[in-house]
Amino acid sequence: MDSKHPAGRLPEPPNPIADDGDEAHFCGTCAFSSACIAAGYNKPELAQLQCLVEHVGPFRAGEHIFRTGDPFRAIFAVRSGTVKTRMVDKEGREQVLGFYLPGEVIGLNAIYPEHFPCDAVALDTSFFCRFSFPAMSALASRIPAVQKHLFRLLSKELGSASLLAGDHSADERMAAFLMDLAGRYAARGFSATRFHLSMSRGDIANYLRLAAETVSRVLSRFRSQNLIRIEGRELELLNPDALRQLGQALLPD
Amino acid sequence: MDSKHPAGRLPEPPNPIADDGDEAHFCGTCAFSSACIAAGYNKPELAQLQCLVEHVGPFRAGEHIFRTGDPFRAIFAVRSGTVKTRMVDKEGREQVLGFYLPGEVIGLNAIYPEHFPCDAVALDTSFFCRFSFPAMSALASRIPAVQKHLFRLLSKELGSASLLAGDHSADERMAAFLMDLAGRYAARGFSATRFHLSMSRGDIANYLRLAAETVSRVLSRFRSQNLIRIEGRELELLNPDALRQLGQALLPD
DNA sequence: CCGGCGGGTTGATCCGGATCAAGGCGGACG
DNA sequence: CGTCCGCCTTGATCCGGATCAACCCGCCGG
Repeated sequence: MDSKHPAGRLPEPPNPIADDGDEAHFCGTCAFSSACIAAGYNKPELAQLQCLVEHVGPFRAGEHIFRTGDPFRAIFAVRSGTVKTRMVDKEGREQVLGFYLPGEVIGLNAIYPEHFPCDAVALDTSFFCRFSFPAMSALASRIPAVQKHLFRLLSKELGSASLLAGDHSADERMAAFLMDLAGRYAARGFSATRFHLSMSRGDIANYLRLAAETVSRVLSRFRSQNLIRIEGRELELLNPDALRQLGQALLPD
Repeated sequence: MDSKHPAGRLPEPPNPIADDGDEAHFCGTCAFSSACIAAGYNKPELAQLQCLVEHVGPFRAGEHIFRTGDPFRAIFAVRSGTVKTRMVDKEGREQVLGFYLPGEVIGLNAIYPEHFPCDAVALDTSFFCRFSFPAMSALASRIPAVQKHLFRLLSKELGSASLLAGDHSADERMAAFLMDLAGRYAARGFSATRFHLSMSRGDIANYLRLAAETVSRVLSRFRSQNLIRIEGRELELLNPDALRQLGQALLPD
């Protein structure tokens, strides 16, 4: 009963183009905002960006944005909500590849194989900007700022992939994970010390290559050391410096 | 005493443009060959590709192609030899990020930070094609095939980064590692069943998040099971199917 | 010639985290 | 209402691979 569909209504309205003057609000947290701004809000190029963007959603928790094997046609920027990407091997074992917050982009790893190599599953009710990739490429050829932006997005993701590379203790990985999330929330203007974990302990464990029990134990220990306050999935970082210290081997710089 | 510098001479000749008709031979195994061909050998665009390529080398085993923190100006395609990329944390611990064979490209993860986030170290005497990245970007804007190629390279590397993601046994990781190398050699026209491991057991161990002793033991076991023949760093795969089977959880498809 | 050294192999021991097990909590639904 | 089920927590036990240790080999430099 709200004019701005708050979530939890309208099972998948087509709603291709954004409907409102909320545009600037949405785009402020978007990974493409700088490209859009570089393209110039008042230039005709913006109209072209508008053409290739499609606002999609809502997806409810558990719904797929795309599935392994789907033909690659577009990349998606998270407008709101949270997503995990994962691969499922033929024995049915899941491997979580990453979590994506508002403003971040999923689907880039599908460019080369031309089919999505993983599933993307909403963890929250989520909305997305869908960017047709052929159109995006064509635009990138004409607007260097857009091309540069795409290169940077790809390269950035390469960097973050090597975050989980090393072999490190459960404590180090957990601390690095929390500080990474904190930094990414902060980069989008959210609180860096209080946030909601949209993913289950099991998903965190899988992502960090730990058992769910270990994640639970480490969080309990962090709590007992007054590093964090945690109730269910509500998290507060009480001593970010100590956590950064703990996770430093895994963290940038 | 050979007209085509065989390696091991001329400490770093400037030699900016390829000097010979061997061009096609070199480029046949290069990651950019398809882009070069797409650009058209006879068109004026090729001249532009020539302008932005610089052949560099030789680098001897242990020498750096680039170092962490160096400003990012170019990406490098391996012409011959092998490279490892690695990060060294402030406690001096090394983390090997990957190995690069002839035809593969290093430096893509530096686009976003604009400085190299890792070292690249030659494992063999190696030669490279150095592509000025600003020039490459400019060319990509004008030639869609080049742009597409860069996108695909970036995306491909994203995919391979998630190879080492999962938590798997030492045997699985080792088998997957060997089959991955085999596939990459095969893709460049080398033998898929007999090749030289340019990296030490320690480097393999570090890359796979194992101890060097474990790598040694697993290889010994594989040998005793007649899966491989190995003498020092010379490797022959005697039963690729069994190895693929072993590593399937980690391998594409 | 020797000694040092990096790399590799193999054996013995240890430990961090996986696994097994039991129980708590809260939400969905008959 | 009670039951079920997914998620989380905590305790007990186990095991794969790390670590420690000893040794070999080839290479380099003196």
